[in-house]
Amino acid sequence: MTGFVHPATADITLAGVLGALADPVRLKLLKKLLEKRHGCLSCTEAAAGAEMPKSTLSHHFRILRDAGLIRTEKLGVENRNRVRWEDLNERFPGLLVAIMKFQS
Amino acid sequence: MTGFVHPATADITLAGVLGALADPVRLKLLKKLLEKRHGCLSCTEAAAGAEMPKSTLSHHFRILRDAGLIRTEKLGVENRNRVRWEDLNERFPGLLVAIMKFQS
DNA sequence: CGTATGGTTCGATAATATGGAACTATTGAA
DNA sequence: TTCAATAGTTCCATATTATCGAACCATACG
Repeated sequence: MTGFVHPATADITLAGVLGALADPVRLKLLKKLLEKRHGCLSCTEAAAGAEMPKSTLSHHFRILRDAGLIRTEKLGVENRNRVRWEDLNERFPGLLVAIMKFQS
Repeated sequence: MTGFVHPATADITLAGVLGALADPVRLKLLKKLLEKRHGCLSCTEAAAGAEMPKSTLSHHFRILRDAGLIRTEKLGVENRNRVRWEDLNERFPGLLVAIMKFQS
C-alpha cells in the first residue's frame, strides 16, 4: 500500500461513474462526502450508520476511487476521502448534481 | 411468455436506473431508443451494430426493462421497445437528460 | 403443413460482490 | 522500546451476476 491509484480525469468514463453509483451504500457514501464539498472524511466517518464489515466498506471505497469519483490520501492512521468535484464537472458537467439531487 | 413485467413508476429506484445504465451496451441501446423519443424500436433495430449473441442482448433489454427505463410490448413477431420518458421524468426529473447528454 | 423471423429461456462457465480472518501502518501510552 | 489501539487493506472462500451457446416458443407467410 504505497499510495492509492486514481484515474486521470480524461479516463473517467460515464459507465464507470454510473456503475460506481449504482449501489445504495455508495450513493450514501458519496452523499456524505458531498456534504463536506471540498472537505474530507475518513472511511469510518463517511460510513457512519452503514452496518457492514470493514472489508466490504473498503471494497466500496475502492470502487468509488477506481471510477474517479473520490480521491483518497493517507493522513496519519486514517484515509482522507474527498469527492473529485472539479474533475467530474470538467469531465461530465452537471452530471453529479443531477444524480445526487435525488439521494435523500 | 405472457407479456412483460414493468415496475410501477413509484418503484423505479435511483440505484436501479444507474445500474441499468452502467454499461456501454445499454447506454447505446437507450441512446438509440431516445432518438425516436416516443417512437419504438424492435430489439434488433435498437441493437444494430452491437455485435453480440441474441441471448446477451435479450438479457440487456431485460435489465433496462426491470429498472423501469423501457417499456416492451409484443407486436406481432417482434418486441416494440420505447423509453419510459414521462415516467422517468416524473420520478427523477432531469436525470435522464443529464446522463444521456454525454452518450455520444 | 413447413420454414423463416424475432425473440426468450436454460444451463454451463466466467467475472464480480460479500464478509471473515489475517496482515500493515501509524499513533499513543507504559 | 515494547505493547496495544486504531484505521484500514489484502487474501481467500462462498454467493451472486454476466456471458453466450443451444434449445425452445410464438407469429407470419408460402
